[in-house]
Amino acid sequence: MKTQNIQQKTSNDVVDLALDTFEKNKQAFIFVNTKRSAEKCAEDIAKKLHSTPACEFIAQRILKVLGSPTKQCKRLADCVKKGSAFHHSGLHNKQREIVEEEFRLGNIRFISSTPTLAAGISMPAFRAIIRDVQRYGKRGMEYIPVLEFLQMAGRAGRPEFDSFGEAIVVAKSDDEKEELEEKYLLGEPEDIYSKLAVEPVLRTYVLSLISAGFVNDFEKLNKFFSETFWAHQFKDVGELIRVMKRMKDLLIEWGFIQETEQKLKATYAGMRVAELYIDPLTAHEFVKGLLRAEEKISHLGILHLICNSLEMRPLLNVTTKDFEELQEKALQHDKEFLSLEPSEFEPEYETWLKALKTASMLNDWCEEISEDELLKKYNVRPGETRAKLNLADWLLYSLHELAKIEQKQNLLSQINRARLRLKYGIKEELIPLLKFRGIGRVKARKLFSKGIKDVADVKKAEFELLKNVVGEKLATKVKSQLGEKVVIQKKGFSSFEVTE
DNA sequence: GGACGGTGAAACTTCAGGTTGCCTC
DNA sequence: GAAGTTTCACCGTCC
Repeated sequence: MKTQNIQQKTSNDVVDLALDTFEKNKQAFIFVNTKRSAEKCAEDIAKKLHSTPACEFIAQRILKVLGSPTKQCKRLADCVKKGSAFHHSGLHNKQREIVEEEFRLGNIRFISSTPTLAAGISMPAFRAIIRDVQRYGKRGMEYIPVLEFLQMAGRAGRPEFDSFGEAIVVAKSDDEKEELEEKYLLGEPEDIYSKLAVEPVLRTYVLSLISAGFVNDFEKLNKFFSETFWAHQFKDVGELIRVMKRMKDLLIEWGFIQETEQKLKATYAGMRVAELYIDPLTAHEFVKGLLRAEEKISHLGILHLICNSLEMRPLLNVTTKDFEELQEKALQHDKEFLSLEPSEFEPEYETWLKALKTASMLNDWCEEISEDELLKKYNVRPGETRAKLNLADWLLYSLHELAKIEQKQNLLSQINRARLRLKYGIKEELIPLLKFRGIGRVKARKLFSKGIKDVADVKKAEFELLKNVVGEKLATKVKSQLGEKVVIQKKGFSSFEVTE
């Protein structure tokens, strides 16, 4: 092993390593264990670098990604100006793309990231600097698996330019240095365990196997699973059969499969659940919620029901500060919840509250709260909001489909409206305006504030007025969607005629 | 004497990531 | 368990 000396210029080892990399005219990834740390680290490095015109331009692009830049956007832009960036799941997709692209082009020299990047595509980093090898887990701080360490280390070195790369782990003491060497440099990677063993996955598989007609009795089901990697690792066939039986019985109890004369068959609901690809338990909870629902259900109630599912996890964390506020909210909206509140002393209570917090966040989004405020209030970053919204959309669709099966016609439109509001992040009052192609949350709000509140108002509105609010092109498009043809004349006068 | 600002230590607070589905006018 | 952030006491300076 070769030894290199890195000049100590600051009190921060990582910054020193970055500066050394910079002097070598190379690029580096820095892996840390939290989003906060990633941002802080990028900032620390940026402080020691100078901005360049190219990077200033990239920073501008980053600021323009969201309608109104959030604190996080500004922070990222400030770092990027100097050629340093951070990268984690909370980043807006577009910003993530920009960061990756500019790193590949060599404009951005450093990316501090959570393990998001570890599994990513090949990028030209000469060094992979691994600052944190521990992460907060169930039992406090835990060492990350060797496999994951190797993933990160493997990011270093680009075959096109470098004949080698450097992976550097930062040890905080001599003792730790030995420990890390032992564990990661000389240690064996862990065995890969089959993920099939997790019950939600198992439930989903069992149902889809039966639904698709691959297996039609318990014996075949067991045979199928005994040939999987899971069974191979598990070895205990007796236990396997017991688990399978439990799954089967649950699915029957929930009404997703039927067993007649030893033959297994999916019910209509079961087939739909399998198609939707949601956890049968989630589907079961949805059905229970739907049956509990009265004539009218509240927006928050719907959101809470979907947030209380396994698919939505990880949910937002309930902090000590939130606790009382959430309890109060639970009390206020007591009648609205479709998944019943567990007793405070049960372990599910915390999850239930987390779901309430997540639902509140989504609800605020539908109340047109800005992303910056969501960050302040819930500590949820734009990228995470998007991820949750996607999930919520899928789950609401599933809920809608289940409501159809359960013949809850009266709830269908409420669920649909919730879905629409969530998708666009709008209050109820804007829904009519979204019927128009090209009109989203921003333009709809603009129209609304000018007194144009629904299709009829748009019909009545003068073209000039529409033009002033949403621009000529869009105004033309909107009018034409109403069957009105707009003839724009060169001199700036426009008229429109109706073609029914 | 009081307003203001800088500094550092102590007290809190919070903690990674990402795949699934449909078509609907 | 530890990094990062907030809070707060303390001190010096200026008016």
